[in-house]
Amino acid sequence: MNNEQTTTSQRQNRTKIHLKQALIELIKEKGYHAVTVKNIVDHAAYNRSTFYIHYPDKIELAEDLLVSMLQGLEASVGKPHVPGHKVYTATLNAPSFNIVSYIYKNRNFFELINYDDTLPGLHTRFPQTILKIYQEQFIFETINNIPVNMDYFKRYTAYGFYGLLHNWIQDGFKVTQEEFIHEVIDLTKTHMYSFKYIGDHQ
Amino acid sequence: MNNEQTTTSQRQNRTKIHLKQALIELIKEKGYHAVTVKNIVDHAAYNRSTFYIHYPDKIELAEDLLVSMLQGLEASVGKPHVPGHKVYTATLNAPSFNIVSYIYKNRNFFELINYDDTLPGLHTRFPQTILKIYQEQFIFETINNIPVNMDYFKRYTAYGFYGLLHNWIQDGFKVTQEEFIHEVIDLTKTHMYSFKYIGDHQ
DNA sequence: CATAAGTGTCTACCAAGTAGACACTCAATG
DNA sequence: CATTGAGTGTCTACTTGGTAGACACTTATG
Repeated sequence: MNNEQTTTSQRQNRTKIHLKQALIELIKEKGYHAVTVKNIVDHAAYNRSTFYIHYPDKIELAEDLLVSMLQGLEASVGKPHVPGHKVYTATLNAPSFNIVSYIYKNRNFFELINYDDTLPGLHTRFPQTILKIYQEQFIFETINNIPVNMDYFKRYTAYGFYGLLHNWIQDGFKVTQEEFIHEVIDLTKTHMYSFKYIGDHQ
Repeated sequence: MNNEQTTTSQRQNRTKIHLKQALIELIKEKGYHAVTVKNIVDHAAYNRSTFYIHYPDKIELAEDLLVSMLQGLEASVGKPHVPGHKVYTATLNAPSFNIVSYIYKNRNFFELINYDDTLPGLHTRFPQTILKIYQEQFIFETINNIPVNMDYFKRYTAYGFYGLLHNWIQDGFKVTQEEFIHEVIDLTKTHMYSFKYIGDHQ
């Protein structure tokens, strides 16, 4: 396979990345709706014509930014995986840690959830993506064949995890990735035990 | 004045900025000495040839990064200024706040002081620049014509301020710019009073 | 000693990025 | 209501920044 195409588009991708980066910063600065195409190209130090080579308008840039980050999140998880810890504690091992480290690596983007007039669709599609990852990429195992509505359980677990993520981001990543993942493990262990011994008391 | 030159070099400046940005991130990741030219261009998504168009080697890139940031710091202060608060509390008003906000805006760069194997010259030339700003851009006034060795006093004030800045950066900017500047004001007020009423007890 | 990885230089090529003009919409302003 | 200004989207022709790839060289590693 020749790498002519990949390296040729390296230049294009680079430009797109810089435009996206500029959009992130400008949303934080003045809110999504106030951002103009001119603002974006000025901030990223490109010509206005260049913008239209890559995107028809601001909406498409925003869409590309959102999709690329959420797809990156999905891709970061890796292949289907059987949790090392047995049972319903699927939140905790390598795949979940991949999610955490991806978010931290791209915290500049995910901080956008702290803003009101922010990237359209972010507040709905970010949690949806977490759920999708749980549904498609995680394999849940039951212990002792305890019957459970697996669809509900995945939702429950996914949104629980999302809540913790959201809080972590909102607080400005005050604890490290490692500390955060350990907090999640502790919480889920508690959940596991209460589920195991007392039954689903919710 | 035509802007042909400025806009033509916009492209060049943009590339240089991205290379510098890549260097910052790579120093944090693996230390200055371990960073190669190849690492830099890969990280910034440029061709290796492109690097040599702009810089003869890694050292020159590092030098350009350091100089541009420290010159930017100097330039951020603005023109000579007589402190609004009277006397030896020259640390506190608009010019000092400019320094603080410049550092915060470029915190990505200034965080490099937290690393051991970091940008050559940073640890010595950063405080020197603060001092230079105090010497060249601040006008100190005495109250009631109290005699004082002005050169010593500027050093004392500049390095005191630098110590606070250093701590603020090292702690990961835990307090906001506004909180930080107010802490500095409080500290300097104390200093002013003790100086004024008790004399230089140090 | 050999293999691998990085350096610095050079050449030829081309497409990404640029300047600038156009007609258009939409708000704000007197 | 007419006017001014700012932003949008499109298009054309140009140029230069960035690319590929080869070269000889230096270090480091096993």
